[in-house]
Amino acid sequence: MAISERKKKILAAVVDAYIRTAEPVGSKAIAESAGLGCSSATIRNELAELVAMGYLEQPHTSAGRVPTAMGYRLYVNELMEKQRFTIEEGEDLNRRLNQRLQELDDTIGDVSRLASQLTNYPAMALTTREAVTVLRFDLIYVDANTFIIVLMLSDHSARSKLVHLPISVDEKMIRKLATLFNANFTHIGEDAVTPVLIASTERSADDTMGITAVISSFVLEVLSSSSAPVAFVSGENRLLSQPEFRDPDKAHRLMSYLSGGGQLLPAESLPGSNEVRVLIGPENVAEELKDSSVVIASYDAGDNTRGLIGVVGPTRMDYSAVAAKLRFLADGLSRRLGGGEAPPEGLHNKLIIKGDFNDE
Amino acid sequence: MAISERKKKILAAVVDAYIRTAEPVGSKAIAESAGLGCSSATIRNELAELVAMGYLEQPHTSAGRVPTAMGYRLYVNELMEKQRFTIEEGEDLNRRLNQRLQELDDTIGDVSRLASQLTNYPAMALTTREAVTVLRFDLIYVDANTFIIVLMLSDHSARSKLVHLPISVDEKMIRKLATLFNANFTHIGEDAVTPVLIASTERSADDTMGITAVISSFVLEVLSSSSAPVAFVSGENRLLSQPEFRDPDKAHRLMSYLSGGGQLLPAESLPGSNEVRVLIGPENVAEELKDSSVVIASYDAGDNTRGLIGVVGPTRMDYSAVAAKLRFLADGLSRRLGGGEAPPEGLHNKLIIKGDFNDE
DNA sequence: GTTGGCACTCTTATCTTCCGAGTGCTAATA
DNA sequence: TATTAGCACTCGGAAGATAAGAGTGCCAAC
Repeated sequence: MAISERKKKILAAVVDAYIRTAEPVGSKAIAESAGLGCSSATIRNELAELVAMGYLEQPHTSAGRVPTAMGYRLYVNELMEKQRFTIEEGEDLNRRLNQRLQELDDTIGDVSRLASQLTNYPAMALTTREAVTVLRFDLIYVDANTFIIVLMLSDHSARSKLVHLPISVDEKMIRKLATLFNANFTHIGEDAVTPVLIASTERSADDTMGITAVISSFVLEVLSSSSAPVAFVSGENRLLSQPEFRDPDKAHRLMSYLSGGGQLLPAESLPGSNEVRVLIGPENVAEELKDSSVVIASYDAGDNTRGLIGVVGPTRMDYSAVAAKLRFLADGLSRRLGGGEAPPEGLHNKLIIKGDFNDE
Repeated sequence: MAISERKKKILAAVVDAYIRTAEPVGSKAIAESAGLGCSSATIRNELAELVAMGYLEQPHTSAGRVPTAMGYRLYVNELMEKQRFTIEEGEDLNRRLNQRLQELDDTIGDVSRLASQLTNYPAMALTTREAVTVLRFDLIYVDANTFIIVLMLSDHSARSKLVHLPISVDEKMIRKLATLFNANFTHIGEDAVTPVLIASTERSADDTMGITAVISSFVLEVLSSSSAPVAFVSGENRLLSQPEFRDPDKAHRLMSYLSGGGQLLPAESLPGSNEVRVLIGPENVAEELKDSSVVIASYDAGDNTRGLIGVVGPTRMDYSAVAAKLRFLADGLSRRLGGGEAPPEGLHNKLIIKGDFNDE
């Protein structure tokens, strides 16, 4: 059964009103608000049909109507007016966002906080990086007991660590190790850093002091930490301002799920760039999210890193505003973090360079 | 008026029971539980006096008694049995802690999560570092468009950044800049990095490409980020499992305060090493904490860094267990992060070394 | 197809009633 | 003088009763 234009209008009115008030909405209210010139009795007939079709439901006889997940779905797909900010709002948001983005350390913690503040819902951010490799080793000799490991990574970042040794090493040894590591440990993934490789390197270097072990464990640490996706949740407390979470148990359940790092969405439905995905109530796979909704956007954080920002709230969520804000934020982040620095041409071809160190 | 031994026992019994049950405790329950051989009528007389003295109060006539802040204070100071874990508990805790500490990245986020998990209350961790300075600059030349900045800091750590330039520089320039930065920017604090200094360095280096600006802004970033105290709150949701926070508004208020980075304790009352401080209800200065309690321990994170771990809960908090656990955790952290690496002798005298780079 | 009218339903708020835990007091006891 | 048993009293919370109101469904009329 096709859904008539008027039904759509009425459904939209119900959803809008319910999002605003969190109370079941009655025929009279719709007759007054929505600009369709007909009486509440007519609306009632339509409402009854919408219930029969599964878009609405009543908490009990003689209560107003409330949208079902199916109702929200239709609303999100077709009905809601894609919120374009008015010029002033847009400028204001832009200004605020720019200001924040200035200070933003690009840590996902900041991103998630920002999203939460912007939308007033709990937010989760996470980044998934491609596995990185080390492109180049440098070992900087400081003094007989101290040197610095510097790794240049395939994601165009550098990582370093200061190492203090209980015993002395000479510069020769450091130099030799750098050469060996550049030869053996570059362009390989985490799982290629095997005990066998480490042992053989140690032997080649005549390293009896365990320096090889120190360096390779740093390598492992860097490789594994930058490949692991990191998630950060913030603003859980904002849940409590939503009437549907006045029940502390319900709130507690969801908040625990979120802080426990629960996934917001199944891996197969990651939104592409510039896309905002909405999962409504039972559309979520996680049991804990079955009566909440999730809005997710993704952004390009450069260096093969994609970031995800998601927001969780009751199914009665202001989808339009939230989606618009997330898209805005994601765009801003992509602009700021992504396009910025293109990897210089030809870099990859020149990378196998023996590491060296300072010769003061 | 001095407080008799028996009164103390009774008070302790009231607090213990109230901590367990969260319900006002009556004379009968005490007569049965506490091993003092007297009847409930006697207890009633004593209770009445304890109320008069301000250690207890009744929510209303004909209800049991509830400890006042003053009552808790006496309890914490004198009455509660300092919880020493039984051997099994201790070992278990130790094992769990060690396991966690292995994986612990010493980030305060981890510390706070750990504290929260351990105590089942929201926890906040924060570190206050002494201001760091740069001890040594190295600039690693990678290719004409790329170099790596490596800073060795006074807190015995190293920081690095990969810089891509839109235009080419030659190795000479990089070398010159390293020398200049080592001469001008080492051993100085954040506020000594003035625009004047930067401008004069830029002039000395004949740097028309803004490289000086890039390096010095990285220096500023590092100096300011590592001097700023960082706080991290986690486990806010655990509040909701406490019956006193079943009121969502109350819970919301406190949680917002916590996530907003609200201070847990006045700066003047930082606990010393190995000390656990307890602030009960109105003893807190922050309005939002007036009817909650805070337990705080501090640990030595090495490198002139002190860390603080605090836990927030209702005044009806299991002070004994929480204090013991926090002390345990703080000790473990001090051992692991603090004593570990003593700065090598004489390091500070040798530090002014001109930075150099690789000469492949 | 639309509308006004009306009886009906069901929830929510408010008010009563009732029960019992726990007290305070008094008088008896050790 | 300290302790105890006994008892009347208080008060909050639970359970039930009542009233009000919002909203529906349906019917007959337009």
